[in-house]
Amino acid sequence: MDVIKGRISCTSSCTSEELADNIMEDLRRGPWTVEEDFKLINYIANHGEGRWNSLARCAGLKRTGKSCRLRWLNYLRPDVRRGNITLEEQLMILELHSRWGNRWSKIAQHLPGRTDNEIKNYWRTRVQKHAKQLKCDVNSKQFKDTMRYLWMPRLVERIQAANAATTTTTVPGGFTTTSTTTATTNNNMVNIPSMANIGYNELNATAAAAAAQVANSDYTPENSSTAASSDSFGTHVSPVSDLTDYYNIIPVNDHNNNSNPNPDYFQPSGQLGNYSETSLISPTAYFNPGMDFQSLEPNTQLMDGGEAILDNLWNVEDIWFLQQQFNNNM
DNA sequence: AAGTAAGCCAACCGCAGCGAT
DNA sequence: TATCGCTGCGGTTGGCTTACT
Repeated sequence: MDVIKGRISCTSSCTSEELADNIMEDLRRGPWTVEEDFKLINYIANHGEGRWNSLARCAGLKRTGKSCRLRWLNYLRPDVRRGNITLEEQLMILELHSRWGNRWSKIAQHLPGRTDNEIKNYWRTRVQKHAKQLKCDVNSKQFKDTMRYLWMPRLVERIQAANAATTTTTVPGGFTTTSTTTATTNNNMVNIPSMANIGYNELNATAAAAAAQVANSDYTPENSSTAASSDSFGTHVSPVSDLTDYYNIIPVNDHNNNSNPNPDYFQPSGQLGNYSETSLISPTAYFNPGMDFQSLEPNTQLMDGGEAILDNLWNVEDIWFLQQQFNNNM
């Protein structure tokens, strides 16, 4: 599908160089074609990235430098990680967002292979959906407490359960040290500390430690340090629960879990999303032969059900109860 | 089967910061 | 110091897919 719009109407933010480009030639917009991807990949393979405006010209792409940069960073870069957000990544996102807010690029730095755009989209579509369900602002203290005292412990439980189900070695040696330092935090809060300062691979240990705390301690929201949280969630946090059995009341959009509604060309099946024209092979696969993104997933088990699990972290009772609490607090 | 709503995500837009001149 | 060009970031949108009625 070739989408060539007319000359871009330049706004005040247009630089003079962009303006000149736009006047001199028609710039392409919209979805990238396979040919464009190849041009960009080949050029970067030979010359490296950077200087995007001149790169776009030299590569023979009728795109803005910005567009090329975005395409490369968000899609074509060989280390871009495709597929659903894992439980560990969800936990990481929740934690880091609670710390930094909408600093997507900063958050993405701690999620190898994930782009800021992907994380941003995840947040807007998944997390904000739940805020909407609760009729509260995603930045409100209530919602943040909900994340910290309800979602995150449940995510941790799921991670621990999944790890236990697969292999004990998925929890690295850091478990013992990390668990002793993090699982016994003051106030028995479920505290996922310093994720920003630990490596991605260490997250399992931290998560497991927190999970161990949830499972073994007398953690309840009542004895947490936040009064609001104890008011809100006092009777509804089940320290040890079978989430699969218990939190499956809410209908879940299955299409979001097991199949990509917008299948892209990285799938081994070779299904095309935007690229119905020519090739069944990922440009990145050409660029990086032998790369199999699915096989790169560290924990496929978590991937497949990850979003469903996140959704299942809520049930009708939770939402109703929280809504009541929020209303009372207003 | 058809129409509508909702979810999802790639791509675009506008702005700010930074370095070079 | 001011200006320009480039880059990167966060917000937003458009279009496709799927679910629902």
